[in-house]
Parts: sequence; structure tokens; C-alpha cells
Amino acid sequence: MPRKILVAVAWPYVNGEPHLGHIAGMNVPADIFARFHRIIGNDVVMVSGSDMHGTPTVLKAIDEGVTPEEIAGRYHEIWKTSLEEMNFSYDLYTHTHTDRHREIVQDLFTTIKEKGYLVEATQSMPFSETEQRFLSDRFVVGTCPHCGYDSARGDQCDNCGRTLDAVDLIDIRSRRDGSTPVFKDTTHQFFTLGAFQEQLQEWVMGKDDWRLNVRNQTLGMLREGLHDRAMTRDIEWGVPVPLEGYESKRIYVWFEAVTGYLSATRVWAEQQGTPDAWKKWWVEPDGETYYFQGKDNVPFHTIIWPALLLAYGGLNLPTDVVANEYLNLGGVDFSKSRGHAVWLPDFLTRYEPDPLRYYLSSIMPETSDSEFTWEGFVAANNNELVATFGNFVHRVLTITTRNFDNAVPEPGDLDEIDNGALAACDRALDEVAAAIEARRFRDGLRAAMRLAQHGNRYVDSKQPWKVVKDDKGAAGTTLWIGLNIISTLRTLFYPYLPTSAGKIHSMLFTESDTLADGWTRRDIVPGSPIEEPKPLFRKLDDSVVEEENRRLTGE
RNA sequence: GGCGAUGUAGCUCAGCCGGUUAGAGCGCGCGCUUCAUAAGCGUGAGGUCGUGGGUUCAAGUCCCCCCAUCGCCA
Repeated sequence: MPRKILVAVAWPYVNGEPHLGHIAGMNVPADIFARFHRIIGNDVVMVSGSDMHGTPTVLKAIDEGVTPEEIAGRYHEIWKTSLEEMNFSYDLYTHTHTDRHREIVQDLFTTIKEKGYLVEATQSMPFSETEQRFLSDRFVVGTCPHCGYDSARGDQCDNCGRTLDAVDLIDIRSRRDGSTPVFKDTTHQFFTLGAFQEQLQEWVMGKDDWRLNVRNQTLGMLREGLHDRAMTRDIEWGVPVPLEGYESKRIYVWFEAVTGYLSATRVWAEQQGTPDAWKKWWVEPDGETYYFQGKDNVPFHTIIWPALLLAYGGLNLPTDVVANEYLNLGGVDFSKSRGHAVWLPDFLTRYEPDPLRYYLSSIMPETSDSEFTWEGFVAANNNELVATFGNFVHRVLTITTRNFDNAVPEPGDLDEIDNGALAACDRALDEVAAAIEARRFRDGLRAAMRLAQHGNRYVDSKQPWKVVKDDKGAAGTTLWIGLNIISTLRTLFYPYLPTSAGKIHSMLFTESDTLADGWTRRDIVPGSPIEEPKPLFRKLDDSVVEEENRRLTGE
């Protein structure tokens, strides 16, 4: 029975282009995981989309003097294109500004309201008298009461980093027109998070395969106790609240955005012509759901979203929340709010996706922040991808095609070393599978690379380029083994480097594809044709480092 | 301020329930090889395991204080 695996990838808010920091921690691991589960035969659906209604998008729109819809639409297209170019295998990459998403969010909201888990309460919020509207925390600025910084936001001070309450700001003013707001009571719907405390606690306690930071941070918050949270806001960009008297309010973007996981799966199922198919992952008790995102929103996925699912009832809680740390750039924060970043659309105009997927996988911020450097990228490309992996494939294929008339040689009897090489293939399949299954992607990559190294050692010890001169049969055996190793590498790297796996496949086989062949060492059939080898990866000149660093620091 | 994670060779990281001279990949030195995108293989150097205490016959590995970085919360 295939397992049912939902791969839910974080929804980026679209107020700018994607950069490497975004994809290193979320899309890359998610895609590896999804591709792996597909190739071992599981029933996978991978969904995500752009969060159109995030506050940063509204702020950007104000800055540019255009509508939020225009900003969101513009960057959504850019994101979508870049994600496709990276070969991330989404079954659906949508966005939150669709009718269907709104319907599903409102259904969730209404149902949870009917069940009594949304209650009305009032709170005091800054209100702009000039504009006759409430200002959410990020729309007000003032002087930080802690450090005196004069442009602290209503939710946080960018200077000293402390989180703030708008009430505490000194000399508070509207970010929109500079006027001084007054504080006024406003009515909102509060989600009774505390009602789910025990259920959540019990649930998380059982998750001993979660990453330490995810599990412990969640347990810590549960220990401290949960408080009701406002699920509506006084804003106009977002999903309308389906309640009377709430016409000027919208559903809180976090309630709405996480619901995207569910709505996207349903939309995908509807597009497939099987509208109930989403239940395989969300309703059937053995459906597994994996959420990939950054460390900054762990509680939303381990507490708020699960509580919403419990409140709604009958929907599966996350199997795991795979939160990664951050990928930084040369010690500088990768956040796009600063100017320093390697932008994905720009990167892809000069470099291939697979070397990037390789490097990002090898430095994936699984346990702590990591750093992208151009030196590292070039080194990983040249010394590992090209020298170890690409070169192994190339040398074996070259010797084969030159000496055996572009066909797979016939193997003779296998000796201990030959059998050891085949055993290494099978071992690598097991090791990589175990690592990816356990969401240890760096480990998996390294295990795959070990097979390429084993292949190089094997070929070195057998010296087929020499042996072929006086014992063609023996050389044929060696090359046949070598081709088996290449075939296995094709499979091992398929989740990480899908394009390269495809290239290897077409050099070795004339039909089927890597995915269809499954997670096994496909037999290499003597006599079948082999294509003239072309290098899998391009070596990068060292000057790239200097060139790109210059580009980064601004000419 | 509270909670959580991280801190091990130049770089990226392994080190489970404490136990012989602390490991891997990359980089670096040396040697071998030349089929291959001057790629490969072997070998060597390199570490006060963030700091300071403590427990123990024995501690990166357990306990406590502290420091640094990142995230979350007040």
C-alpha cells in the first residue's frame, strides 16, 4: 500500500522577488522529500502558493502608490516562474487571492465560529482620525520606549529588536500620513486556543522524531499556557469576515494563509477531476502531512494551525513540521528588506538550477544558520559536482563508448571487488532513503556522493583503460559494473538533481525514466546502446567569485 | 526579561545510552596515476571539542554558572 504524503511548503508573502535564502530552507528540502516519496512509489501531492494578503505586501503597495493586488500579482508571477525554473515539482502552486480559497477559508471560519471556538472581544487599537480607520501595528511608527529609536514599528523595534505594543510607542504616528492616531476600542473574533492545550500537548509529546528546536519550542509554549488570539483585523485587504457587523474587517492573514495548505489541496483535486481526492491526505487517518518552512513561524504550524484543525474537526494534524534555520549571505542577513541578496531570477540567468540545488542541499540550514558564499558555490560545483560525480560518470562512459562500440559490454565473472561495488550501490540506496525519510537532507546528499567516490576508487583499482588493451572481457566487466554505479547514482540524485538524473538516464537508457524505474538499481542490459557522453556539469572559472561578489556589494 | 536552538579541524558538519591515540567531506602539503571537464586515488599536517566550575576511575558526551549567535514570546 503506498503511503499518502502531503508536502506542504510555506507560502511566501509576495512583496519582492525570491532570493536564495527563501528556497534553501523550504522549497529545496520539500522538493527533495516529495521527489523521493514519488520515486519510492508513494502517493504524493505537493502544494503551496503565494500569500497575497500579507501586511508586507500592503506596505510595499503604499510605498509604490499602487494597489496591493498589483504588487501581489506582479511578484506572484515572478515567484511562480522562478520556482518552475528550479524544477520544484509542485502539483499546484497557487495563491490566496482566489474565489475558491476565500470560500474554503470562510467555511473554516464559520464552522469554527459555530462550534464556539471563536468569541467576540474588544481591544484598544490605534485609530487614524484623518483617515477614519484603524491602523494595525505595522502601520504606526514612533519612538521606542526601550532604546529611543525614532522609527520603531507598532509591533517591533528594528533597532533594539524588542517586540512592542503600539500603546507603548512614544510620539506615535501613522505610517500612512504622519497624523497622530488616537486609541479606540474595536471588536474582533478571538480564537480560544487554550481549549486545545491538552490535546496539543499530548500530540506533541508523541512526536519524538521532530527536530529538537521545533518540538522543544512548542512544548515550551504549551507549558507557558496558550492565550486567545484575535483572528480578525481592521483592514481592507484580505478575506472578508463572514459575520454581520464585520464588513470593514478581514480574517487575520495567518488564519487565512495556513488554510491555503488545505484549500490548495482541494483546488488541485478539483482540477484533477477528482474533487474528493484531497481527503486522502486530510481526512483518511493514515494520511501523512509534512510542512516545510522557516524557523520563524514554528508556532503557527505546531500550535495555531493544529488547533484550527482540531476546532474544525476531522482533519489530520501535521505529521511533522520541518522547520529550517536561515541561510545567510556572507554574514549579512539574507532578508529581502535589506539590499543584500542573491536574487533567484537573476541567478538563473547565469547558472543552472542543479548546481544550486546541490550547493544549497550541502549547506542546508538544518540545525543552525548557514552561509551562502560564492566561493562555496564555485568550490562545491568544481570540486564535488564536476570532479567527483560528473567526472566519474564521464570517464566510465567515455571508456565504454570508445572501446565497446557505443554499447553496454557483456560482464564476465564477478570478483570480490566487483561484488563490493554492487553492494555499495545497494547500501547507498538504503542510506540515502533512510536519511531523506528522516528529513536529514545533507546526510542523504553526502551518502549519495560517497557512492560516486566509491565508483572512482573502484575504477582506479581496476584500470579498465589499461586492461582493455589485452583483456577486453575483464575491462568489459569493470565497465558494466561502472555503468551500474552510474545508474544507481541517477536514482540517488534524482530527488536532489532531477535535471542531471534525467541526463544520465537518457545516456544509459532509451525508454522509461528515472521516476518510473523506482528506487532500485536498474539492471544494465549488455548490448543496449549507450549515448556519447556529454559532461553533466560545467566547471566554473574562479573569476566568477570575484565577479559575483562585486555585483553583490554594488559595483 | 522569559522560552528554544546552535556553538567540535581554515570551511560545512558527524559524534546514540559517558570509556582505547576526537571523525567525515571540501581546502592545504606530499606521493601515485593519466581513462576522464588538469578530473582521479593514496597519504600527511591541522582541533585548549564557546568559557569557568562540578559529578565520575573516566566527559564534546551528564549537572550548574556564564558568554556568543539566531528564532519565538512578553
